[in-house]
Amino acid sequence: MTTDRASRVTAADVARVAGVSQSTVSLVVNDRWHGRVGQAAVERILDIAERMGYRPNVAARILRRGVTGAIALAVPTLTNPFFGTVHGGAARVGEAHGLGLTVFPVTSDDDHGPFTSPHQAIDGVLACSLSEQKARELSAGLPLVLLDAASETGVPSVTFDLDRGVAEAIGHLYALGHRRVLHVRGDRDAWTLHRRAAAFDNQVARRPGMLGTELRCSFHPPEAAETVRVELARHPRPTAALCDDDNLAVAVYSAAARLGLAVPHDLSVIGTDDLPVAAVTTPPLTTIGLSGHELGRLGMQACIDLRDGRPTPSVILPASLRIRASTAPPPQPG
Amino acid sequence: MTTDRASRVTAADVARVAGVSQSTVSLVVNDRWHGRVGQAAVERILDIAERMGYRPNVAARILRRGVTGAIALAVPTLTNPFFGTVHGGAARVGEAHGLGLTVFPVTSDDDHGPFTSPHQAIDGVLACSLSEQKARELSAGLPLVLLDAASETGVPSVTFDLDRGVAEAIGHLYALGHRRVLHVRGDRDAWTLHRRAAAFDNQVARRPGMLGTELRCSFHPPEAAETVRVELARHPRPTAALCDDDNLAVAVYSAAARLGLAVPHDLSVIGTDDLPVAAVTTPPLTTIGLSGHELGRLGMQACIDLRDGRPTPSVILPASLRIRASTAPPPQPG
DNA sequence: TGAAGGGCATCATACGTATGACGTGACGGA
DNA sequence: TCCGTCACGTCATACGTATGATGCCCTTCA
Repeated sequence: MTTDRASRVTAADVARVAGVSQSTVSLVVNDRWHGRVGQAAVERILDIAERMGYRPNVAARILRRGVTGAIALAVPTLTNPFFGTVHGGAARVGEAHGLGLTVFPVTSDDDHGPFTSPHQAIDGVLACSLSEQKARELSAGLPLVLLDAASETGVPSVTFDLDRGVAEAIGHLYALGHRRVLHVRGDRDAWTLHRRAAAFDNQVARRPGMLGTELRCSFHPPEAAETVRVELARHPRPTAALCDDDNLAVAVYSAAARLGLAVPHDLSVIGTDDLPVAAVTTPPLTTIGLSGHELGRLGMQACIDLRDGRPTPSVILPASLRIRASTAPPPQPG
Repeated sequence: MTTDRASRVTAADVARVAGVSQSTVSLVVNDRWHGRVGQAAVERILDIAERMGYRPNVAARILRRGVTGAIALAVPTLTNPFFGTVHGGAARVGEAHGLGLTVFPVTSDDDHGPFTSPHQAIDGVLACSLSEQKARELSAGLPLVLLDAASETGVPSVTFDLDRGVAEAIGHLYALGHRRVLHVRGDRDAWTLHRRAAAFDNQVARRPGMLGTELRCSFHPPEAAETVRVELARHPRPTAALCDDDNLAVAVYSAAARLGLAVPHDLSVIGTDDLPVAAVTTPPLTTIGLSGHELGRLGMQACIDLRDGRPTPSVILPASLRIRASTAPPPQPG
């Protein structure tokens, strides 16, 4: 009686039982009946629909309406909480506009054929931390907004002021006296990571006596920890590390601990993102704060503007250093 | 020419250009033309479709086919990497069966009206760590599988052997000499958390001289850290803590550090999940390992079986203690 | 009495695809 | 010559919904 197939009871079924036409049912359930259908009928139809467990067929509705009422959020992975916060921000805005938000993890270098992109019907795409090419592929002509990635072809985007964030981080380390710094770089091909690397090089280069090393690391914490451990065992070792995300910073803590190095006494560590966990590491992590929530919020806003044909300027969000306890002057060279 | 509206070029458009009927285009792009359409035509149509940027309209396809080719994974939040691993496992299996997987975070106590559940068209639901009621609501009669939650009404489920996991954890602590243990309980209403609490009580009760305390904590690390800090400041304080997830364990580390307590010397800590981060905390975290990947894998498998009318027995996955370095004998009472 | 209007509901159609049921020529064998 | 077969396609229709264009009946008012 209930669990037959999908949305098996149709508007026509309800209509039959209620003794009205399918049109009338449609009007009623969509609340467009005012002045067209009588009170009594409305109540009867709603009652019967409820009782029969009527659910409008989504596909049919979309087909007819021409819009899906959903936006896709494409992200590189779901194992990083940062993207969860992005989702949160975007979802809230979407909701206020009657738009759903479906998450779509782009697992890796997928070889989707020409006809298999988002298998879900969507009205637009928010592509977070993905290459522009990938994003265009996914969106296939739909309204597209890049998050934490800039476009070379005029696609609207929301980005962070990474140059500023990195500048503050490096400046902070320099002021503390650090000269040999490690950039623990996430191993993925994304605009945001390239940008950070460039900013790191730039900031290090402009400071006399400073020396930077780039170390590519998997985002998988245990692997990263091992990679970093090997690097930290070299001499002379860096006295500070700037990490592309807070999880990597935790991995650096671990690598340091295994070498008997104390944070921040022997090694200063700076993360990126300011995930909730950053506040409860031991010691609490100094990190470049990026608001995923704001990223999602403004991204969704831009996507809606884009859809509605409004001008959609790109936005740059602040990225600034939150100083906690994982940074200190370097150990005495003696 | 391209970015007009959604999937604006239809099969009929392609047909017109190719000088064939819409049916033929449909046959060709779905690879069902063998013996019905000539080589030459096939190649021409594919070429033209590609050139025109034809994308089948998903809604229409679903409407016609009666199935969507997608399963929904409903989770409590996206800010916990565990659910990312569940997604990974489920997605892989789905892919092998031509099924997509869309993630659907159930933000909280949402007040969706009667007609607004998954706004996306789906064929089935995997409900992870949600209440059975919520799950039924979401699935609305579609094939449903509960993950990390057991059913009271015969819904197929995949669960962990939490009793066993908790038993090992408490047994481990008891053997080390701990008598006062804290259960840092996640503050959400889910079967899995109730089950852990019950198992904790049970295991503590059966061990002479052991005393258990339950402490409800937000899953938000900073809040949890504060809650735990207050608790640890009391006398006599517990000598060990069992946490409902690894992030909470990290929060406990932090709380301990703020009180000048060393892990594991002054306080032993056990987590749950065995997230990648557990291996790189300082000290590495002893934790009850739960494979989100397996959970997703078997869940998707069960969902497919259910859909195809095959028998779908519930499964119980192992949950066993991974001993690392966050547990040790309690400090001497002197 | 008749015209106008309001209240209530239906009709018909289109959205784009997939597919079982039909042609339609050409060719070959009897 | 006629029928069967094969190769290549098209026709028509249904999926379930949303909505502009109509229709019908009853009341009101000139």
